[in-house]
Amino acid sequence: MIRIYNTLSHQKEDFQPIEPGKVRMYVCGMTVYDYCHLGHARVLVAFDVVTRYLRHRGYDVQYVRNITDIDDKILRRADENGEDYRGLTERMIRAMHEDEAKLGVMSPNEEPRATGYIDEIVAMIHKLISGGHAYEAGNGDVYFAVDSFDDYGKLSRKKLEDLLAGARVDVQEAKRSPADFALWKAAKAGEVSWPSPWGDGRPGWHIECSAMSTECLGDTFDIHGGGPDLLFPHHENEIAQSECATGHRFVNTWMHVGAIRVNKEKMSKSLGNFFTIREILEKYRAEVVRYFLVSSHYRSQVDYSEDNLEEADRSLTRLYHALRGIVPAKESEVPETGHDREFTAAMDDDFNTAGAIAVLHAVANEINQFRRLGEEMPAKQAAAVLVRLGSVLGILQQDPEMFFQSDTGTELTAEDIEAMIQARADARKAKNFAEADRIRDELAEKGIILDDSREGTSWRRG
RNA sequence: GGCGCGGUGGCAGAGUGGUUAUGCAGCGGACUGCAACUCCGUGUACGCCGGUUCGAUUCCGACCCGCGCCUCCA
Repeated sequence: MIRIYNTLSHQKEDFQPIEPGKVRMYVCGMTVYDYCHLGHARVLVAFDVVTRYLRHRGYDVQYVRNITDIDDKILRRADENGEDYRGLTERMIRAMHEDEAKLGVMSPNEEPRATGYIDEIVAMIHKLISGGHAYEAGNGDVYFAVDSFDDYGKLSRKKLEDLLAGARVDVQEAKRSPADFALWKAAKAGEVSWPSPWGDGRPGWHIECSAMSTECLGDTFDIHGGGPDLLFPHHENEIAQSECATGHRFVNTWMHVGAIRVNKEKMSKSLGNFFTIREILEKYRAEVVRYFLVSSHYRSQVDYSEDNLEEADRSLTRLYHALRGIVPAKESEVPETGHDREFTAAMDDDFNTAGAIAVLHAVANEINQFRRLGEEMPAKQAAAVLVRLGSVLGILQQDPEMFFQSDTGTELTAEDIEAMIQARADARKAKNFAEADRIRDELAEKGIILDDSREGTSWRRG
């Protein structure tokens, strides 16, 4: 039985999908006005792992992750760039797909865009108005009336009176209550807009997710996820809109990932201390970044630092060492092992990837022991288990030689290195160890490490 | 101020009412010409103070400290 921590109930719950064997999941994706940063990477990777694991456990997962391709920030950025907003969003969507592919994130089943669902959005707003949950403000805007929904605040545990007392709530003349939020924004002169019964305009931020998730997955679905800062107001508002519009419970399980921190501060756009995925991938390999993200629990806060990334690199390197020079047995011929069961136990417990990785290291240790004893078949079988479990986390899927020998950052070609290894082997044969060590040191200086074994010498990036 | 989360060995990071997390780093040994890789061994970790209990890092309460949301942000 899989247990998932539900933000709504603040506890782990047994996961029971609405339809047996099928999981409907919606995750709030990107607002595409800039490149993805590490926080996006965490959401992307976390829910990729959730999807992979649920499928591994036999569920048919319908994974929908939206793209917000119209909003204030997009229009402002496009304006700054002097480009059409669609040029900007198309470019950023392409970049996002490149980034996620590098991180080993599988594509969601559907990737709805806000601009593709204007009719559904307008229809939902219309429903809310006729139900008395929303109103035209007279300036062309339409707002959701927060006090029309008794359960408002149930996700974020906020009381309406506290929100109203807070000075930080945007006070706008047109709103009946400061906590009300826009469903439809009237277009300013020259802005891109869509026609609606309330005049030309564009959707508010929250309504698009209500409309798209309902359209793609139905009134009620199993899992809704997103970043930690979406909990309020975004997800709270989605609940209000959807439950008022459909009259049904919106989502059963709410999942939120933990924040990424940099130097003990939350990484955020407003603080300007964020790293884009592209920047990070210039310094670290994508699989190392993924391993770093997966090696702590998705709900915990993680600190981005060079030390932590380098440690992740060494730890992942250990796993690949276990797979190096070995041809794993055919997966189908390797029955479920105790390690599979330990892995499942960890992952069943709210996707405990840290515990799952500990199992991977136990398997690696087992492989190394078998190899040491020359027990080839057991080693190959264990290697198959390691690759099999790694695939659920989206790691250990590349050829170990690729992991060790790609992107070395040296000017040396593989042929150069092989030639030097041969020269060193000759020197060793002649017992000229000074020369042999000189060659090894020279390679080490250029970032190439040699590993000797009975079968010969192999090399890897430092 | 309101709401919520967390404090685990040198570092990262799981977990548990009594028994090994795991990784990185360190130390000792094996392997090696020497290294690297690997294997074996090695650390009286659980913020502080009370309480419950035969026994608490794990449950309860207070306290201290850190963090997040309450505003665009994943």
